[in-house]
Amino acid sequence: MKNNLSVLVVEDSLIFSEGMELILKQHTAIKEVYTAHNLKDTIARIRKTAIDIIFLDLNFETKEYDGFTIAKKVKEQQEAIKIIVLTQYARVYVYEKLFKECKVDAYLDKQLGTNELFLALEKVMQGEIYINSNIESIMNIKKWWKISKREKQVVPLLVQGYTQKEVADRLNISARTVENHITSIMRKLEVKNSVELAAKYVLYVNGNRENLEGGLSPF
Amino acid sequence: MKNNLSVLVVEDSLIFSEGMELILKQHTAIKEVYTAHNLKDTIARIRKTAIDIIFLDLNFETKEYDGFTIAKKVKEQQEAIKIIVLTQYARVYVYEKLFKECKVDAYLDKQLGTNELFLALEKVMQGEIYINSNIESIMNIKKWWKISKREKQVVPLLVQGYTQKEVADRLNISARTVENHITSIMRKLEVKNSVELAAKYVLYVNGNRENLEGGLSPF
DNA sequence: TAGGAAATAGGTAAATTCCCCTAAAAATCA
DNA sequence: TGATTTTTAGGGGAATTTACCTATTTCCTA
Repeated sequence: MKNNLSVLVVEDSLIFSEGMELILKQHTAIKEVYTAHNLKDTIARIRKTAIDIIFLDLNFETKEYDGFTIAKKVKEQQEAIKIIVLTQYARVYVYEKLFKECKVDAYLDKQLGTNELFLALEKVMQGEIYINSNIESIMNIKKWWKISKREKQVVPLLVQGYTQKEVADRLNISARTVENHITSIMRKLEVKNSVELAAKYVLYVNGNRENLEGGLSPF
Repeated sequence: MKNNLSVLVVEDSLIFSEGMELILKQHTAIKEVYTAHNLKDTIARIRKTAIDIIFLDLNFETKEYDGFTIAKKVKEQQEAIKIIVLTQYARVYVYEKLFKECKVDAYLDKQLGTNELFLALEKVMQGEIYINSNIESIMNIKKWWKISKREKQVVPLLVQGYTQKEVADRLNISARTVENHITSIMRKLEVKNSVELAAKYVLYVNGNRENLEGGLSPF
């Protein structure tokens, strides 16, 4: 591995970027740590300086762009730059977008230690893809990839508490067709009924944080 | 407001605590910023130094204690110390525990800006309770407070895809009783059916991060 | 200790979901 | 273009959920 890496932290929250900088500087292979707080500064930096790795947040205050936009723009201009995505809210469905569309190299939950941060850095510099998530999560996303376009329209409505008939009315199709879609979805996701489907959907959309926050259980 | 505040950051992640320290030092009313990375250091610090405010994380690597434990211990010993809880995963059900049991003074999601951090600090020093969450979330928690002990046992089973009959078998009660419990829960939570109930439950347990991460929608 | 939930369980009937099929038009893709 | 998948829709029937009821026992709290 190179031992004079130039890294760039792209993150609009000061609290986090200042901390990141201090940590990254402790790694012996890192020569220089730059910071950018928005899209414009990021692009300016990669043009001016030879950057090896970008640590990129997905959340930005502005609605004009987000981490996805930045990742794509960076890879368009300089494909060789490795991108490690850091995100506070590890929602499973973002994986697809990140790896297929944005070509990022690693995905890390911000609730991470210095060790894991450096491990990701080393893996990525060796050309590997790194994800700090459990296998189960990955398996669950793959199930959702099988869900068709129309099926994806049915689920949110069902989960809001609409009956199959009501969903049918909203989509201007037969209740029978909706029933078939739901059956198909349940088979693909390997769930027993609509109730379990609703739970799985919310986990998928909203992220699963089981075993976090001290393993607290609400009931 | 006092203008020579001593604050303590209790947080085991270096990345975050280093950043927090830098930010807090920028506030004119803050005289001194201390850091503690575990329960022992926290208690030692409040005994040695007169602390006004603690910024407390809920997540700790260890399973021996968590933010809740620390908050309780601190308030037991020195009730006057204000506690501002910072958490990465804003799960709604923790509110109850935090405010009723641990007597914390503020609750902030880590995805916050400097402004909000300082606003919370000022509100808390004026003796107010501060929560950076929307009213809807609060209303939704209150609905869950009405759910009885037995009802709380039924919900997780139902959400796992078990039928009312199967839930009844597991709890060794009549299917009819389970049915009554579910009806009661649906009325209390104002949901239309079990499917919507499942969705609400997962949101409640796992936290709602709608409108975060750039308002991305999966479908 | 009296009142009020909570937990228990049932009757009846309607509404809804779920299952196992078939089948054709439309869209997609190789 | 030919093959595959998606979307559409239905028949028939079983299983399940939901809606309104009543009613007893237990438990908790003011």
